[in-house]
Amino acid sequence: MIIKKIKNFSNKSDIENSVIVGDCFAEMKKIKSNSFDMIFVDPPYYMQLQNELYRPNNTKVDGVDDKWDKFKNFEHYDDFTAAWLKEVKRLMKKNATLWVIGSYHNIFRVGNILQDLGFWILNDVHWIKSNPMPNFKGVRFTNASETLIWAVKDKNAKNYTFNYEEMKKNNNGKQMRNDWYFSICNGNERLRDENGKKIHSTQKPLPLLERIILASTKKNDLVFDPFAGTCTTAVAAHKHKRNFTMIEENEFYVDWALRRFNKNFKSSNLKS
Amino acid sequence: MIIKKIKNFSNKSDIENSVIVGDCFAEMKKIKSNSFDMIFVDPPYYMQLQNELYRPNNTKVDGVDDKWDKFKNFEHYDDFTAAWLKEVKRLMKKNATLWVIGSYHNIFRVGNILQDLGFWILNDVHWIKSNPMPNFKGVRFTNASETLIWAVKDKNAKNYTFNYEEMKKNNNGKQMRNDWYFSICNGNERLRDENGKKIHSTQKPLPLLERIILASTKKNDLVFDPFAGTCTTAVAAHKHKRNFTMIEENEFYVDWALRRFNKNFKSSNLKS
DNA sequence: GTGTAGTTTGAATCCTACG
DNA sequence: GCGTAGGATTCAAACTACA
Repeated sequence: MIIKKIKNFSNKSDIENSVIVGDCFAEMKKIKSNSFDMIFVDPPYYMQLQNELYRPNNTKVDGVDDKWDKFKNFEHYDDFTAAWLKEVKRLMKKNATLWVIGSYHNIFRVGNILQDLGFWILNDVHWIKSNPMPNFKGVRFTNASETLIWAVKDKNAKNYTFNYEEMKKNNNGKQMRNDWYFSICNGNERLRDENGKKIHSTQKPLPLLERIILASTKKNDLVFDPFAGTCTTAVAAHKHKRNFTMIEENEFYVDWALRRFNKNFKSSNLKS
Repeated sequence: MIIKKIKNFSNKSDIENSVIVGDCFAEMKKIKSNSFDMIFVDPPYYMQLQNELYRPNNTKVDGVDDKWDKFKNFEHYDDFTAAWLKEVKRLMKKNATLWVIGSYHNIFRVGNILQDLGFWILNDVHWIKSNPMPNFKGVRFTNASETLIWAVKDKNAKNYTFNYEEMKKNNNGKQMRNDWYFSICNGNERLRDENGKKIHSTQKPLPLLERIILASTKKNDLVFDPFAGTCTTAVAAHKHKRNFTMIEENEFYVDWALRRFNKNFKSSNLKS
């Protein structure tokens, strides 16, 4: 198994088990249609945080203020969303499935646009967090969830992969429901630099990605993630013997993803 | 307490604790702006059921095939949604809140449009069903949830009602989260005719509406529901000493709602 | 090593009254 | 409308320190 970091991607490159460094739109364009069995997308949520927020003990909440989460308005966010959704649709095999994760800030935009583009929703899935951040001011319900949409390219896509029996086995013999319970990504799993600073502000928990992979792909399938970040999707895919292609613009994230592979899979033969 | 059924509503009628029979758009137009403290909407979901569905034992699933859930396409559904959302916004007091319930079929349309209209989302709330219908074919995750959106008219609306402490008290002393666990409406609560046929195909569980009322209204507030059906919203409001105004087109539903009031509140002085 | 207490922190659209 | 001062507000998990 060779995992490659590709810095100047050409459309002739072998993209299996690769992390492509570059702008997702530019890089996606170079990939040929109908390439992937499953696509997972964790796009910017466009959080629109209004003010700084302090906990009751006066410590400041480290909110998401990354440049990549800034948009001018919904119209710009929608254009961005439609652009990657169209490209992603082109890259899906006929019966491939798409997963998108989001919060109430953006998921209605995403869901609306993907329906407009002809995607057919199979499920909405609720990631219910066991340890969410409380609502410190007591002015709303604790926001303890994120939403995933699982969809096929169009209404007529049949024979998409759903490992029903395996899901059932992992759920005490009862069919798996669309409410999923996982902790937020923290502890040993969370990538941090030597000062304890988070490498990525929104790293997803590995068990979440593992369930997605195990539910909707077969062994040796090729999984794609256009906003790969620190490549949790790739780790989950590799762990379960699926292949992957990742795109990530920020090389800093990619280098940490490679470290992560080195640490998690001693036996991997890493080439970077 | 007098509960009225109003058949020919004029804008001079007293609308407190009334059920107005008529088309929701026509009737809403007659109501003056800034009338309501909280609005709950359970619109048609536009389910787009493709085929008839049978259980493993070959009995037929009684799906939602009511005329009121039929739309030509998403564009028509969106027009319809935007129309009632605009009217509802006009009827909300400055710091009133709006609740909308839906499923993955329609909630992305609703959420998108209400954001476009300037509503500011406070929470998405997941009603997690303890007893959902299983996925008989084993081709998707069990669809065990519906989604509610809770919003204010615009970003600057402050001092909306949120009974934080009461919610906390009802949740073992911890702040209430956005994942809510209720059974589907069944048993004694479910309205059925003498043949056991459901009166309304999508009657909501009373405890769900009670939580909504208790969380987001004060005593004597005026609650509005433009698609009232069998008036679960009114029952919850009345039970907790809130006032209500309902609109429902189908007089059959309204008459059952009145029976329901008679049965649930012996002491009410019903006038129909 | 083990157990306990204390600390830190997480995709957050997080106040209100008054002048 | 705006600016500002006053005052009320948190849960679970994982980690650290220390006995």
